[in-house]
Amino acid sequence: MTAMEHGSTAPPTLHDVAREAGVSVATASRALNGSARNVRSENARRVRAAAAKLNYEPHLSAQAIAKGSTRTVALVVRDVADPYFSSIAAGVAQAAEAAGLIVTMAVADGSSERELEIVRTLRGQRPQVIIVAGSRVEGAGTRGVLIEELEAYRTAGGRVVMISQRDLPFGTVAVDNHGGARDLARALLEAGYRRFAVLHAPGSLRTSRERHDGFRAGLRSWPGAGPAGVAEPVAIETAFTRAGGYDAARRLVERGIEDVEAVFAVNDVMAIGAMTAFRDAGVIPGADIAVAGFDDIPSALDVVPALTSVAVPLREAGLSAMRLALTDEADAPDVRLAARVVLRESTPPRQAGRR
Amino acid sequence: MTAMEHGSTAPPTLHDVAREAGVSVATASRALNGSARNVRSENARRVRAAAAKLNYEPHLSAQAIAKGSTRTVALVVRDVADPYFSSIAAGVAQAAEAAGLIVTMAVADGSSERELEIVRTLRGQRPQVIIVAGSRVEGAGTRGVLIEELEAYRTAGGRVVMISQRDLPFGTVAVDNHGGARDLARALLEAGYRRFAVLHAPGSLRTSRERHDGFRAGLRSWPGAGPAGVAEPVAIETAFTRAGGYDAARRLVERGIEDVEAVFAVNDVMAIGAMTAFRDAGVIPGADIAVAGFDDIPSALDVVPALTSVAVPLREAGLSAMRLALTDEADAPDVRLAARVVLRESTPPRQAGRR
DNA sequence: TTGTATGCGTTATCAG
DNA sequence: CTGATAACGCATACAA
Repeated sequence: MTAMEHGSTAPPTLHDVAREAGVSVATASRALNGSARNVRSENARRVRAAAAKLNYEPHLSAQAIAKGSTRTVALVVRDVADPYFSSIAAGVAQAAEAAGLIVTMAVADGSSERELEIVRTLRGQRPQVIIVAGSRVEGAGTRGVLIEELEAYRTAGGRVVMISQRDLPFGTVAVDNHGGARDLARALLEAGYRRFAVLHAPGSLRTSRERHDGFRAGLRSWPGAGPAGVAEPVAIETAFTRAGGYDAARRLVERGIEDVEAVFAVNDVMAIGAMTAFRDAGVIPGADIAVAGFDDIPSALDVVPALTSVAVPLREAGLSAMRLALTDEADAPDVRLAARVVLRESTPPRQAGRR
Repeated sequence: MTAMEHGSTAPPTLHDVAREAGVSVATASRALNGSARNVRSENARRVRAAAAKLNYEPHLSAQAIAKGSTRTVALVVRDVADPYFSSIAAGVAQAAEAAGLIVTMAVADGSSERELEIVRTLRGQRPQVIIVAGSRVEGAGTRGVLIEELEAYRTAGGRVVMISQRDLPFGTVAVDNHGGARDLARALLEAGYRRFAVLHAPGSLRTSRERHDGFRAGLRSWPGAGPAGVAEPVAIETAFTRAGGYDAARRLVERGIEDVEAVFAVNDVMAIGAMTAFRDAGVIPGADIAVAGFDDIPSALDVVPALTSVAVPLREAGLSAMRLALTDEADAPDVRLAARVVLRESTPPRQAGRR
């Protein structure tokens, strides 16, 4: 409301507020952040009024340096543009704001060197928490250094939480890929399917491996499992991408699909690619062959037929990570989030006896 | 409870490094951040060695307070989980990292009160830049206060950039909705379409209005426009959502679609909803009727037939925003990003003469 | 080239 | 309850 009389470009400091209110900086500080209740209400009122009049905002860096601790949480993700990570980021942001924390975000871009560099400079921020989502810890070289770096941060009083990365010596929240795939297998069995193919990625990709294993475990757990009942699914290895799914489905068709009633692709984009490949080959998804994926990305609803999938609680993962970070170090068990099967038109119930 | 001593070591300070290297803090500071070249190479080497040995990282808050400026850019978005904003965030992050800046992110969640609150506390961070993406400035009440707040920040030396918000007194980068829709209209005309319907949102939504207007402008610019050639498109108002698109298409079918060859929905999710509605009504998209959208979301590729759309350079918007923020205040013209038409199977070329 | 001293904005300590 | 004043970790005039 009050226009600046002089083009003063420096933001007001606590000193200015104190002077305006006619008290000392100490009193002003106390009145503002209420570290101690012991300030006369009249003075408190005047300080608050002065702060409002000057449009004062405390200098967070100064507070950090004086208090010896910040109110920030650092989040490093592989790629924010990826819905997978942006959902996680949304969860983290939500929980952080609820806790009155500021979140700083860095994008590792799939490079472990970059990731290491980020964690290093992050330590300079002295955040209360570092959350790493989607770390690529393949290169053993950077892996060791990253762990060291993170551990140094932790011994300095910081909390670190990993998301979807269970084999690191830090608190972890992960999605139950195995259980989700197992449940999917059972749901398909209950829908009447008996003969399956699995489109999976190379075994070095843990996510794919877990889902593949879980699916097979689900099949084996079926009462009628064995030579006479549910057979081991046909396994086709391919890339973890839409193109990979397309190619694998094409190969499956070439091989012959007489003995396959349903196809499980270890993620949705692969499943969607596979559906297109089937259609291109004259095999109608949902009618001639059932298709299921994993992740339950938004597109799963947009394809025809709508894709059966396993919903992964990504936002929840972000929330849990923050929750984990804010609980006492000791009693903070790792979190495993359940994935939920979502049946849609791509896997219609199969009439018993139909062949 | 008393804090337990977990071998919790305080992070090393510049003091520690200096002592380890046997020099003064001043020399250590100079050697590390090279503010002045005047440090004996032998000492510089020893300081760097000491820093490495202690795993020292400068305290960013302390640097900020000493230098009087931070190296951070604050980004406030409506919703990170939304691909629209996460793409923008990715662009901002990329450009920020290239410039050696740290990005802090806050989610406004569609609430202008929350947005205002965020901007307020953001000022406490003393960031070099504040970027606001997807601001909802409808409530005139908070709108004025927000502008004041932002202007206070700017007179304090900060830079503010708005994304997709052209009517605020700050630097802005926006997508050329009008031009994109106009180009789309021309492309459809060139493909042989002459009779159109537009599925749009209420006029209070500027994005919808701009696209609608642009589309009509494109039709009018056609040589054969007029009663004998291209007629004004049928306009159907609905919600800016998938459900809105579905409903509008249903209404269109009820009304009769004999006089409509192509439908333009002002965004992709509406278009996708419309495609489903058409199919449900026995009208095959891409064959019986053409459909086009706007935004070119990833799902546009996943639907059948693939959806013709207008690609919006979201990541580029983020990059441009940072670029704009880092250029001199004076010569920083607003940026308008071109949107690119992408023709796909949902609008196949139409044989001349076919009716 | 190096060290000393001072300041940045805030909180915390410790006398009044 | 309040006000000096000493930290906090770092950068930088100024002096040596």
